[in-house]
Amino acid sequence: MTAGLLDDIIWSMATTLSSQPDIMAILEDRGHRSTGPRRDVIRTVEASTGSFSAAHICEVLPVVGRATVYRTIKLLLEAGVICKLAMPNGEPTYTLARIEHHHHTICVGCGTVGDFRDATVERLMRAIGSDISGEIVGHRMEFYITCQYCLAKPQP
Amino acid sequence: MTAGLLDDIIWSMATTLSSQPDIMAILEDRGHRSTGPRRDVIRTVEASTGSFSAAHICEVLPVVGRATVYRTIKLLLEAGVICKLAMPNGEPTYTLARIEHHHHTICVGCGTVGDFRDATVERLMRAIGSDISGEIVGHRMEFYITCQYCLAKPQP
DNA sequence: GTTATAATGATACTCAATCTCAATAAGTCC
DNA sequence: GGACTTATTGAGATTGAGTATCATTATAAC
Repeated sequence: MTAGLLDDIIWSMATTLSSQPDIMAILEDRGHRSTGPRRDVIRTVEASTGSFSAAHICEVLPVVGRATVYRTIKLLLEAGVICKLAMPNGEPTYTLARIEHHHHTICVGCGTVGDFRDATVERLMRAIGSDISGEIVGHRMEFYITCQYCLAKPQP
Repeated sequence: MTAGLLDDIIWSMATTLSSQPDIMAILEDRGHRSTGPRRDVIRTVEASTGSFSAAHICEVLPVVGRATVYRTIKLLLEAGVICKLAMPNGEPTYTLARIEHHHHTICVGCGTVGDFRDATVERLMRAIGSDISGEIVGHRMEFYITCQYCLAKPQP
């Protein structure tokens, strides 16, 4: 329990920039090589609308080995390029981190993930912090929604 | 993705009462039988300070089969007696749901889980809800902290 | 081109969680 | 209390995600 927990917490805080950064360049800046399989995985991640899972990438890229897919995802997490989401069913799911620190809306109908950032939230987080005994090192907040598209769909 | 996601979301909302309810009675009200192994698991859950995992219960109760432990945990989740936590490392962890709807503080040092409930949080959640396109069906918020006890400990 | 080494991927492996199914125990009816 | 119905149990098999190993290959620097 104790070991590694604090390290793992990076997933709750993205550190990347907005717009369309060259993800491979970010990894190269961190000392990693630009290889074919790695570029394939990154391209697939960029092409994914909303969220994606390791299994999904393996499915789309059967040529790339599972181990490489998992290794690349780990690199992207460490670089803050992607965020790990806490899905209700516990399935490890990721999304591109387009803004520095943010929270997520997860549609329970179609699984689409949205980002949002709200100054009120951050103020509140600080306010609550003073009520909690101990030192806050991170937080996580997610909204489970039914998106407009799913609301419009005829009910089965 | 679509199927079952909404059902699973129950883990983010506890439905039980405060004080010390008879957990076995809750399960019996839901049509389940009061069996020895089930009572053993419940007693262990009640005795756990903070959080617990399925593996921990199996360890404490080697007499009870793994399958039964997992089945009982599922029943307790469905009954809203326990909450599933989103731990940074993804390890499925549970805690007793002592208050109806609440949020958690998770110590990254010792893993102790605390509950808190704050009217400001709930107001804010509603306020943010009006900014989000789509219908909110649930939310989840967790604070990762270093608790007072861990702060006081000498650094290794 | 040569070289040092990071990266790959097939395979084996680990571990949590689920499924199967014969044996057992709970609760009910008499 | 005894018989009966059915939920529950648990040993073991199975699945599936994720990791470790290691010989081979590709990358980047020189």
